[in-house]
Amino acid sequence: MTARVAEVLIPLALDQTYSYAIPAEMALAPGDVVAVPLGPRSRVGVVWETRAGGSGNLKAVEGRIEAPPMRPALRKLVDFIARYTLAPRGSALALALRLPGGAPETVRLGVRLAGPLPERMTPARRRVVEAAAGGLVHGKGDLAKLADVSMGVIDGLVDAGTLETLALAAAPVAEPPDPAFAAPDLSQRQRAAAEVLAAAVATAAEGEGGPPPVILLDGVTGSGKTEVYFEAVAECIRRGRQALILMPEIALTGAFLERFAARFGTRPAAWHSAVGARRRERILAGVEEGEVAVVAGARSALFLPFRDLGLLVVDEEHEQAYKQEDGVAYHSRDMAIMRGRLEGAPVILASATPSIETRVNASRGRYARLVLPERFGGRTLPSITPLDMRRDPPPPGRFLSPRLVREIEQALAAGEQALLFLNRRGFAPLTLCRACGYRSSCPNCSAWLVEHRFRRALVCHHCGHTERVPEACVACGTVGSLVPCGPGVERIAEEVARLLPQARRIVLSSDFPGGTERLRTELESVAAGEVDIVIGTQLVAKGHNFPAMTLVGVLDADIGLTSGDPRASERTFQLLQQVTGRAGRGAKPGRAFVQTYQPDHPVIAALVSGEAERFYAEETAAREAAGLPPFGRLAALVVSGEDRAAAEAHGRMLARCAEPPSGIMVLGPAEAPLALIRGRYRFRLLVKTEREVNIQAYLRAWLARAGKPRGSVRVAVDVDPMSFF
DNA sequence: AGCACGCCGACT
DNA sequence: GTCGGCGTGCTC
Repeated sequence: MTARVAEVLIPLALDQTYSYAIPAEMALAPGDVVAVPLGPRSRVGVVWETRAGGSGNLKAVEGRIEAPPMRPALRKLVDFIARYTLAPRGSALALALRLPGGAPETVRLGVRLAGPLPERMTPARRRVVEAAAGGLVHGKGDLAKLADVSMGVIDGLVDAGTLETLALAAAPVAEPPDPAFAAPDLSQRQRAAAEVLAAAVATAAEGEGGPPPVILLDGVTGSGKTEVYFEAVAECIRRGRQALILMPEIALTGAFLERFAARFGTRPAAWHSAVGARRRERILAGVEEGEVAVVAGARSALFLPFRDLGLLVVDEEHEQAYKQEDGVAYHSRDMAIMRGRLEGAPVILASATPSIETRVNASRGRYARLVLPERFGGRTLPSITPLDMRRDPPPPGRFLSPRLVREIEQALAAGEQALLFLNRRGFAPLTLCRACGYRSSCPNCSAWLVEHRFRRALVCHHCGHTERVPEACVACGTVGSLVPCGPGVERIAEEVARLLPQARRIVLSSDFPGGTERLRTELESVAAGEVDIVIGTQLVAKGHNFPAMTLVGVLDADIGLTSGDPRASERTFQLLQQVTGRAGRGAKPGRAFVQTYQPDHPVIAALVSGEAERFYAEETAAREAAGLPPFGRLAALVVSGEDRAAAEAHGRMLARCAEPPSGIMVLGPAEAPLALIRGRYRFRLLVKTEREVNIQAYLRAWLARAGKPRGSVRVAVDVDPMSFF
């Protein structure tokens, strides 16, 4: 008798599969979803492999779950993610398995005219009967709306026997998009790029040409990248395959879905955190069965069980939001590339400001690259003028340079909108005692407390600690001696109110009262021209298109250049490029003014001259010279221990003396982390990496030298270790 | 992820 | 003397 054994992976923090006996009457294959006993209870797992039976004292698989088996490509993706991120395989599985929510099937009810008129007729009832005339089936809610009555009236008529209810077929979750719905109006350059992309999709669909390519679509803001990659999506649909468009959550707006609908006649299936369980379930089923042709989704859409995935697009490839840092730490862009490889699908990375690692991959020929250097429709990029704050300072106590104020006045007079960008929330970043020099700092993390005047509070932006603005200095007790130092967006709003009292202004930052929903409606109202001046943090840098916005003022361009983060320059450059790119996206050309104390800094100089390529080349070279390879670095970081203070001091020391081994940057002497492990500290190991780093091999060697470490090894992708100190 | 075991602080 | 904090380890 040859018993069979199933190796089952369970979506818990377990790296191994567990072996279960397969009952004789049960046929199981890899990918099948099963219930297995684990400890005292039953859990759902996925059969990872089956093999000929071994020893007899294994517990048996309890049963098979009625769910579509997990496809090989998705299982391979799970294995890859686990290996790549050093997460337990079970945790990686959980990413793909927790998608089906198991929401109950709710049936949409319809009603139609079926019986005699009710004995008691009322005006409301009459309207319903009239609206339902003709015997057609109406959705219950639809009919109520049509007759302008409440649902109660409908229910009453059902009870009276005038209407009968019946179940309606669920509306399809996404209509099939029509690749020929609206022929795109493309420039010659755009068309050429679109043809290359479509050809890659076609070649991959035919299974020719080896592994499908990864293509960087590098186009300045307003160059029509979306319209160009839509042509690849169209080709994918024509070939009967499915397409996934990954985007940062914030970019998944109605505006994007409408653009898609304008090209394809219908919206794509949208997958993001705000989509309800019921709808998710249906999208999931549609994706599984191949009926949903195109999904536009945030990073978790990466794990959808596509039947035949023919194209992945990673829009805004450089976005930080693609990084998952808690739980399994992964970068969605990189996992999308791997999924494309596993599915035989090309991957398009679209960005106006590609990340360094993607640029390096492109320049090394690993990725193909298509460049769209100009704005579509003859629009030009905004002119960028530096404002040297040392030469042309604002009056004392103010932050807007005289030139910028004049420019704003002119723009407003012409009926245009202005954006003032300052990447600092609150009123003032520092509160100082004039009497004794005390600086308000956080009791938990020693960061400065930021005054939020609107909330009348001092807030720590690191840990969230909040206290009332004190009347007297907490150190010396002097009353009225505390002065706010430096500007935040609230303070700029105050200055704008004083200088331009007639202008309608709004402050947009992540602590906008009312949360994301209200923020969204406010952004709509800005786009509709109901606001003259937007004063905002990085929140306004991306996403929304404001056609009437012609002027952008960057207030402290130097913020972030000295953060100590190895990516500081790259991030600042991208942010400033995006912000200044907000200007002139409508009919009128845009102007951007950049207030800076360091006009000669490479980031500012490149921004002003528009020489992005040179900046990136220099930045990449500088990073290599400093021993910071484009693909990441490794850092040992002590998070907690019996002597927390000593451990943190050690971590700080490690972070400072950099010493790179091959390909990976170790912050600190290579042996120092081992000392930590051998010592009494509990630790966390943070690995900062992009693609291409074989962390696994590195860590294996590292752990082999270390012996079995006390404490847990945890890997986080591209966590900035500096932010922990 | 749960759940049990185990080792040190403030209480009936 | 115990109750209970959560750190550590185990689940085929």
